[in-house]
Amino acid sequence: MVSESAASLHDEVVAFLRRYIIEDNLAEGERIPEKILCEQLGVSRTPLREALKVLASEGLVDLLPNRGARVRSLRPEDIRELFEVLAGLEAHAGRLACQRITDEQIAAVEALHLEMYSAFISRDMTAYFGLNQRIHRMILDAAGNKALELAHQNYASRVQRLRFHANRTKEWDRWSQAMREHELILAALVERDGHRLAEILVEHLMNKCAAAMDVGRMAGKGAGSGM
Amino acid sequence: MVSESAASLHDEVVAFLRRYIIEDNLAEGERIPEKILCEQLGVSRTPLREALKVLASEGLVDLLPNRGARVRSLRPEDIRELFEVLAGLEAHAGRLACQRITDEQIAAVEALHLEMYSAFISRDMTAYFGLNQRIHRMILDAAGNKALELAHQNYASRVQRLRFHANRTKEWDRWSQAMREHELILAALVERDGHRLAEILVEHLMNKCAAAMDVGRMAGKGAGSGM
DNA sequence: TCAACGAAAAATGAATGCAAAACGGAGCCA
DNA sequence: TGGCTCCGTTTTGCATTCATTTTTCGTTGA
Repeated sequence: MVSESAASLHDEVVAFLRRYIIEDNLAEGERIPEKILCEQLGVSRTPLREALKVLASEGLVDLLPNRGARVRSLRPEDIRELFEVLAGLEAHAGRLACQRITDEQIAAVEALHLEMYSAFISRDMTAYFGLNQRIHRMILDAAGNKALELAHQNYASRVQRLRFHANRTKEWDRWSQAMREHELILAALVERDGHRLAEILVEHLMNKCAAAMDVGRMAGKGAGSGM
Repeated sequence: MVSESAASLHDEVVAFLRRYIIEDNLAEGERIPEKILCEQLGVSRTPLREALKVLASEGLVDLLPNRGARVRSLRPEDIRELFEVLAGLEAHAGRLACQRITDEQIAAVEALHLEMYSAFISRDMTAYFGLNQRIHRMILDAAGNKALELAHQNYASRVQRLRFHANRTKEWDRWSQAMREHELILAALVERDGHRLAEILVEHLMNKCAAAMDVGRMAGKGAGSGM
């Protein structure tokens, strides 16, 4: 095991495997023999199997009876469904955020937005990507609902693998479109227009979805940016 | 073990325990010794422990390190958060349903709605309750998104215990209000007005939430209906 | 040649065993 | 009486073991 926190072995294995899968280190659909993973992680089969059950219930892996675990493969249909769930969660987060966000928080989002804009201008994709995530997380945070945050994280992690899969090739069109959408997001937030924000967030996410589906189709050939 | 399907022991235990907890057969916050449950279910500790980990990841139980499992206790704050998540999911389901629902499905909902109305008129709470659930499930179904349906089920099950807890005392005011809300729901659905439907569903659910919070406060003394 | 069969090997599902941590209560002291 | 410590018991976390199923692969026979 790599990490050595105070958490139980089980939790460490879950955290490690979740990250490992999200970061696309395991081939989708390929069988994952327990023995191999046990040796790699240095734990016995018991905590590993517990972890796999949990990940299966999270939807990250499939657990076929007597035939082991494999990374759940996402058909385009599944990807659409996951993004729709995410859109629903994020839209509601936006609505709640507009009711609850403080002026300070709005100022913080604005600051991040400007920073992201310069990253966009200077074509710094990595910085852009990170700032983008921070903005969305900040909206979630402003919604003041830990359960909602957790649910969002959960579903986000299930599609995140697709973005890792894509080698972050920059599709200029999609990127500038995403930037425009972010302008609208900020505007709605500043006006505390919950319905409008929800609407934009859904559209923003479903556009991401389209990009991710491209990735799914091209199977790692490097199309789609997932911004 | 009660059930004897072809599923693995693990899955049976998960299903049984989930239902057992949702139906409020275990005191909230009370320690659940593994040994007792094992004997009751007739399984060894391994599948039981796997099941508990899964239920913990679903948020139904708390798993304190070295101190066993207990049914997660919901503070009013938690209840609000869960209902908000549900509201977000159901609102988006409503939006999608308006885009995708067929005329036949609308007719089916209308039929159920009328049936529910007569249950309401004749004060048949049990019938009303069942029809109410069927209508909401039908909207979820019309959204055409299995993942969304699953997420909804998941979060619904986490608060369902509260309704079981309430002895279904009929609060006439809340009941007639819920019936009025259902009129609006149907109207929005017929007009396929997604935004309006989403709005009503959120309000409908947050009213349910208020009722559930009453239940939480009165701790089973029988207030709140959870309609 | 190749499809079908079958036994050996390997993987999974579940039970048991063992060490460490938490619980509980008797005894002790203020 | 009330609170503390200490020690035996119970419970939990994890490793190991056993039973069953699946997979592999060599063999056979058409």
